[in-house]
Amino acid sequence: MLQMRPLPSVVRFTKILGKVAKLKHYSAVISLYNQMGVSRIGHDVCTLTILINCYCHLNQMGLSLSVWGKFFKLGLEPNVFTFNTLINGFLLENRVVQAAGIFNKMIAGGNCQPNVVTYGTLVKGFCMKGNNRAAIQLLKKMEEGACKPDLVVYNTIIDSLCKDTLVDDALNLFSEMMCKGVAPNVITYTSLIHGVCKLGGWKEAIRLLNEMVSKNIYPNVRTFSVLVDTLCKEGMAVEAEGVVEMMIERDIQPDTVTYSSLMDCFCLRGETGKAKKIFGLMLSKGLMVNVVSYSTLINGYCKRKMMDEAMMLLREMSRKGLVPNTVTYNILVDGYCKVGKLGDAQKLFSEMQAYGQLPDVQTYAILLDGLCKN
DNA sequence: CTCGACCACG
Repeated sequence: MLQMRPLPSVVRFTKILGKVAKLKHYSAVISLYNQMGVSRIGHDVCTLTILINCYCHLNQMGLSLSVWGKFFKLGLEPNVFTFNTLINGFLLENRVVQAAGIFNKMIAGGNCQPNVVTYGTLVKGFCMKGNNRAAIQLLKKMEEGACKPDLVVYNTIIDSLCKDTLVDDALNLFSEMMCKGVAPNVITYTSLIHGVCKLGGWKEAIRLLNEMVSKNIYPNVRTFSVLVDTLCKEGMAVEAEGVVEMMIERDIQPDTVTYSSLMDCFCLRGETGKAKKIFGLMLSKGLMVNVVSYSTLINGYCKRKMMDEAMMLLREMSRKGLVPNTVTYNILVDGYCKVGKLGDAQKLFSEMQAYGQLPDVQTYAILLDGLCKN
């Protein structure tokens, strides 16, 4: 497209950026944008909004704001998408004050009023802060006002309540939502199933599964992964494997998350051999193995005090371009502490910082515990 | 052509 003459319009380029962004390849979008030779092709409100959204998802709010500045330099008017994107970006980084600032700018501006996505984003922000009460308060305001909550807003709160094991509240809200004529979808049911499973409500989970299918809403890979994970955490490895087989029979392909749950299951039972086999299966199926998959397996070896194998995996993931994170290092530091190799633990503690992975409160708790017990 | 909701690791 860059070599075509005349050059395709900015809209045609932006359509592609939008598609790539939808696939969550945010860095790719930025590099494509940079290759566009922006001055010749130009950019419009959509292009810049996509770009802001990519920086938001990469936790680069500084760069998001520099794109935001371009609007004014170019005399472009940010629209409701742009405002919503920025608010979401700040909330993702827990910067509530800045998010509120953008929200106020939006209202003050006059030509761009908050919509259901704006309020839904704020609801999510409250939920992320653990403030379900405020989220529900805002929901009530929406129900009474002109901007009625939609399925996404209800799902956000239902999921948050489930995560806080307030499943009864979630089920009540679920009924309320349906009374108001908002129909649930697979996401609603997956959150609820997750919630009841966490409380050991297997019967209730089966009831919800039957109910959703009776409404022609079908469980997907995420729904099944929740079931697999719950069975695993209950130590029911055989049953978990059974669910995975059921998925394959139904032509729902287990993904990286499904298999990582299963790996964790075997790791917790000390069956690292079986876990490693699943890891190999993932690779042979061409599934992405990511930092979490590696960390899960590393955790398995650490728990069995097999530190050499764990370290080999750490080096292997780095060779593949995967960046071990704080959780990965915490697992390993804990492993070394537990086998009494405090020197190695401290070496990793330095290494993680050298690689820009900052220790968190858990890292220090692990090290303190290790030092005290030795 | 642009925004918000569901699954795995310490």
